[in-house]
Amino acid sequence: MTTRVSGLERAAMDVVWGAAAPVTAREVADALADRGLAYTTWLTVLGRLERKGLLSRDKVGRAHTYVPTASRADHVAVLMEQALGQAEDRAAVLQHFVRSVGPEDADALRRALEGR
Amino acid sequence: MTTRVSGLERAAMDVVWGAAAPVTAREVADALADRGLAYTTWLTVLGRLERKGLLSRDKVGRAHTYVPTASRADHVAVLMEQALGQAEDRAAVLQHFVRSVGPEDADALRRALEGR
DNA sequence: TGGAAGTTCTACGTCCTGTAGTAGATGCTG
DNA sequence: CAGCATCTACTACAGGACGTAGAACTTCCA
Repeated sequence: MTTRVSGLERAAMDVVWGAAAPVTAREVADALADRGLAYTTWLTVLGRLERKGLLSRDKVGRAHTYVPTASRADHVAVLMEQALGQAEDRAAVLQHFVRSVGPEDADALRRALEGR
Repeated sequence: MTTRVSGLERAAMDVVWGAAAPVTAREVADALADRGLAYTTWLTVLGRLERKGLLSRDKVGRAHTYVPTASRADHVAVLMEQALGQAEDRAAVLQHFVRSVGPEDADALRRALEGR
């Protein structure tokens, strides 16, 4: 189940992930107003994200508020695992991966590994 | 440039990656004969993979031979980096990632990190 | 009770993917 | 050299995802 997230969808997710509290469609549309898209476009996008299981929503009065079902860090980590899962030789992939990331990422990996 | 690789395309790439020497379309079609697809279907798939830059080919007599432009390990590592690149907080993602992989992967990561 | 704001449903063009046929090029074989 | 077996190039088409949005229906609030 490799849930695909398209460009507009990612933009919307970024707004939702970036917000502290549940977000309304209006807020998403406003946050991305520079794209010049119609409000209903964002409604469609949010609806598709809900169908894909990346968002869940609650009715609050007339409107809905959207909440991500997973944190962005979680989501991206899952994407990474999915990529890794395509390989036969996982160790080789990890070798390449580690070699390609910057020193800050390498440190982050070390710290993460220390915590077992 | 997030080059997408579809299902059939991945199957073909697996054959190419799994072969020691350059592969012909015929060989790919034969290797995946269980799918019951026409030879020309694989030709199309290989052509698309070439356009996407995942394969390069050489004319050998009447036929062509295909070679991957990157190893599978490299390819998958790039996919992982691309996923990681979507995050704001890379360290958080790596934390989640490390926590989610198995002990063998963790060891592989440690070894890879030792090599600087 | 009449908006203003929100929602649902439907729509449509485009691109990607799965799948393959047809026709043209080319090399082997007798 | 003529044919046949192969191989490639070009074209096609249906279905699904995506970008984009309008029309119509619902529901609060003043």
